[in-house]
Amino acid sequence: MTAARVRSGGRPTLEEVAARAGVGRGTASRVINGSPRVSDRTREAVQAAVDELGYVPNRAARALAANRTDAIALVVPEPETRFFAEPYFSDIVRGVGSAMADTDMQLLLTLVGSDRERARLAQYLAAHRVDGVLLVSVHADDPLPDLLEQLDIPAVISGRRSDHETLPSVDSDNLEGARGAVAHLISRGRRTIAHITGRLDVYGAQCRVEGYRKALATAGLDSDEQLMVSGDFTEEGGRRAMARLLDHRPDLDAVFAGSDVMAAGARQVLRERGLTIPGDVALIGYDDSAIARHMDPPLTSVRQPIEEMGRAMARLLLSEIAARRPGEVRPLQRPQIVLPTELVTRFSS
Amino acid sequence: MTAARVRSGGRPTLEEVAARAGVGRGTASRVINGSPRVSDRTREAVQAAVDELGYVPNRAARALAANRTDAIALVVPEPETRFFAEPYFSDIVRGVGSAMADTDMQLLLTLVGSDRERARLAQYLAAHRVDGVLLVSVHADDPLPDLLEQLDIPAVISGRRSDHETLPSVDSDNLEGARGAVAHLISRGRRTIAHITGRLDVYGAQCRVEGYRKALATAGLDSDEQLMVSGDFTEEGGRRAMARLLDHRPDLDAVFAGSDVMAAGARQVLRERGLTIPGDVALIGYDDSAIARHMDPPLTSVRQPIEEMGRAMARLLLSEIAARRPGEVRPLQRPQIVLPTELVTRFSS
DNA sequence: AGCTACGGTGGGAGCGCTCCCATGCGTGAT
DNA sequence: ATCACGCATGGGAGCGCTCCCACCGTAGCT
Repeated sequence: MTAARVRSGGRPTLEEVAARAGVGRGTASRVINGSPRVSDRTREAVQAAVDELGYVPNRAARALAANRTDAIALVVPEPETRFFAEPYFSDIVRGVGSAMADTDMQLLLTLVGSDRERARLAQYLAAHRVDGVLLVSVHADDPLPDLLEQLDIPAVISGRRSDHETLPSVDSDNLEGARGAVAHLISRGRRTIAHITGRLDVYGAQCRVEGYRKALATAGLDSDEQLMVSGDFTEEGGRRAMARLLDHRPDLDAVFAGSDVMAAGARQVLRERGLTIPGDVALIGYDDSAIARHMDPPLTSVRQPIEEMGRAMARLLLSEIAARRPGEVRPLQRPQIVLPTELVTRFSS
Repeated sequence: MTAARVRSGGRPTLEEVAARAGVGRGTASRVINGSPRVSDRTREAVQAAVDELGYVPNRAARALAANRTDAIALVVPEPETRFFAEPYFSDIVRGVGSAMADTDMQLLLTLVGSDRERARLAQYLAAHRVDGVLLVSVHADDPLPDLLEQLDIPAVISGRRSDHETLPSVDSDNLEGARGAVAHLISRGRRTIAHITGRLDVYGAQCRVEGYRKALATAGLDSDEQLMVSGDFTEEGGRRAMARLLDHRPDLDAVFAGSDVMAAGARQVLRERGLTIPGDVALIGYDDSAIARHMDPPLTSVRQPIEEMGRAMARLLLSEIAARRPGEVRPLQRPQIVLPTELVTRFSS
């Protein structure tokens, strides 16, 4: 039946490519998918036909026949506005995008906000409509990661949820980043260093606390609990925390904030109380966002290699997916990647 | 042959749903696709079977059979770093996402950087692998829009390329936004108002110039060409422009910058020269970005409803796609949408 | 009663691909 | 020269769906 197919006006099919190259459909398919079991002559003939016809495989047909989608989803929890702020979101996307540029995988963007959308996503995943999932900004109690493990869908998470993360993950070295920042303050002669922490149910925030403590301990400095207040990652939280710190420990000479936004809040209070930065109090933030660059004075901050993290996530996921495809023997990458941070020194410290 | 299909361990198929509901495959399909030509009894029976089995249509099969993809692409030109800065990218994505939340359309994110990637995208589009395209941050000389028109692929563009845009578009009212900002300065008693423009090959920047001029004309104020300098949308450009303005017109008492980033550059120069904001010179930016909120003093700025624009783009595209589907008679939306801006007043003005 | 009309329905064909089995041929061992 | 083996190849079957045509039954008409 298929014999007398006329060259339709539409896109060329594999069948047409095969006919033009004078080979069978199966052989053409082999060439296009890079199978080694094809002679060089044949390969060239098919390749020529592909080029002449401008053949592009039909994704849907391929997906249907091979039972895969050649797509991965980047799942973003929407209420998490922090993630949408610079620099996270766009940099992650860029990193992921660059890692996928040479692949013919598609990147699906999935924002999950309401519970209804979460349910939809779960259904989505259960229907195996993507080959893998990139999960960013996950809370410790989010059921999504477990769901993914149950469904046996390859997934990579950004930022570990704890120190015994089960999913493959990419994180930055929060402990070391914080330690370095505080060590820097110490090297500049600061001795009474406070820390405005993020929400401590976030593992990364815990690590930063640890780094802070470690730096103090190394220098043999006081690690008074009154020097540590939570700022909840918000500007208002940073303000409140700073006020409280000054009330309890007016002798402090430096503040390490767990985020630039909190540092901005802290700065306001410092100003209000007539304290100069860095004269009276040195200030360091975390994230190296636009706020840090444009603050007055410009804020020293810890930069995470977000784009690089996105790239690493994508690569990890792709290798994870490839490893599960039949015939592949490519060794799995080490599934827990921790990338180094960098202290960007400006005038606030 | 298909008769004796065993209930496989995998996802249920339409066939299984039909069998369970005691109807034919065609009827089950009709119910799932919301066709009106089904009796209520049957509809309920099928719906019940769907629920019990947890049936989710196989996207690939549907795409293959119906020759559509149920996916749209958000195409982002990568070198355009300005777009990736707050607030554009994330807000557009959120808007688009929210408009698509109730659809079962997928959002594909496509970053095009190098020419190779551009070529790939063109191939992609030629192969009709998406039902429509959302184009953001397009330059006047970008060949992509024309390609899309040629291929007859539904597309919506953000920001008109000129005042006779041919593609459906969503834009904010740059002219009115600028006019309002300058009028605000005038109402505060400013009389010698300069404008640091963006790159004038960007249509939006031209509109802002027009708005600036219009406001001055309305108030019967001087519109000296020396009061207008290009800042190229960069911070350094803003600095240079400000310096030049002060050299030529040291008597100016207000500056309207075409972006917050340029305003930040301008602010630095004003400070360096010992001028106070807003005492000596009032300053207004454009975009209402994080920079504006955290500048010292906080910067009055023109806010564009970016998220709303994203939503509008998605809606426009979806209606465009629906209109081309056979059987649909839904009227097309007006294809040129211009959304109002809002002046966010802070302390710099 | 006999005819048409039409809403509701079942299922064949086919979308374009991958998978896999069967076929044919060349090669080396005997 | 003969046999067995293996590599390159062709093409059938089938992935799960939509489209469409044929069919059935009932209602409304003459």
